[in-house]
Amino acid sequence: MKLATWNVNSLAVRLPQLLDWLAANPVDVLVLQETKLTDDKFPTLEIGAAGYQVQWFGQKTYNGVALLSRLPAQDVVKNIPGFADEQARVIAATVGGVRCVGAYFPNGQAPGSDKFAYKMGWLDALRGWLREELQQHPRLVLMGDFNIAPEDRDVHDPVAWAGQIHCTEEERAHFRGLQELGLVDAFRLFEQAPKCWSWWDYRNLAFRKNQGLRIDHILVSEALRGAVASCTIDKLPRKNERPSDHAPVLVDINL
DNA sequence: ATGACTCCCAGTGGGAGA
Repeated sequence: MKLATWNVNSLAVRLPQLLDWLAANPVDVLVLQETKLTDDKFPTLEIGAAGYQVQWFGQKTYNGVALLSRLPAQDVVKNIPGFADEQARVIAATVGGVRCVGAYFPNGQAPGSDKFAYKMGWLDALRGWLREELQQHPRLVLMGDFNIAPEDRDVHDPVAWAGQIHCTEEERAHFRGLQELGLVDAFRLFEQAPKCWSWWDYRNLAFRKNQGLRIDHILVSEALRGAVASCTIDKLPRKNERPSDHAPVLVDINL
């Protein structure tokens, strides 16, 4: 079973690239973030024609998530149950016996800001919900744009980024909290080249200079850990004209 | 360097992203 996550930064703009990518990478499940579409504008026909069923949960202008799957998606959940949230950030479903959770974690803007406090509260709620979800669904994959660089090796310039948003100790403690639930960073199950990022700033020729962060992740539950065959970041779409600032992350699980 | 780019909604500018 192949699964992937991609922050597309506007599905309206990126739909042609998404369809091209799916044709080249016919994954079983793909979760999207930052669709930036109200639900009435979601391109169900085009995605259906590509051979995917789709669940979607959006809002105007910001955020918005979707889950594409070859097989039917069951027991769909939108956002974190019990956590009142105006922002469309989570979509979860069971596909082929695997609980798939796609999430667009809050950015947080800056430590100490209201948005940072929202990020911390959201992370608390996510962890509480996933603890229960893992008891119900031992085979679970959490994937998305975490907006957290877990370690200094996930940052192109750890000195410049020290204490900055995505790299604070509070955010990294939350990432470890997810790991303490038994979720494993699939990318780090394998030897990886140094300086692998999933996001590069649009400014400053950051992609050309490979100045980025690894903030998009796929975490698998303990029950799946031994079955993970590979986990990679696909930089190719970042070379497109009008690319998303994020690259897709893929995992292959032997099921 | 409080920037740089891209997206959105707006409407010839500004917020948000990361």
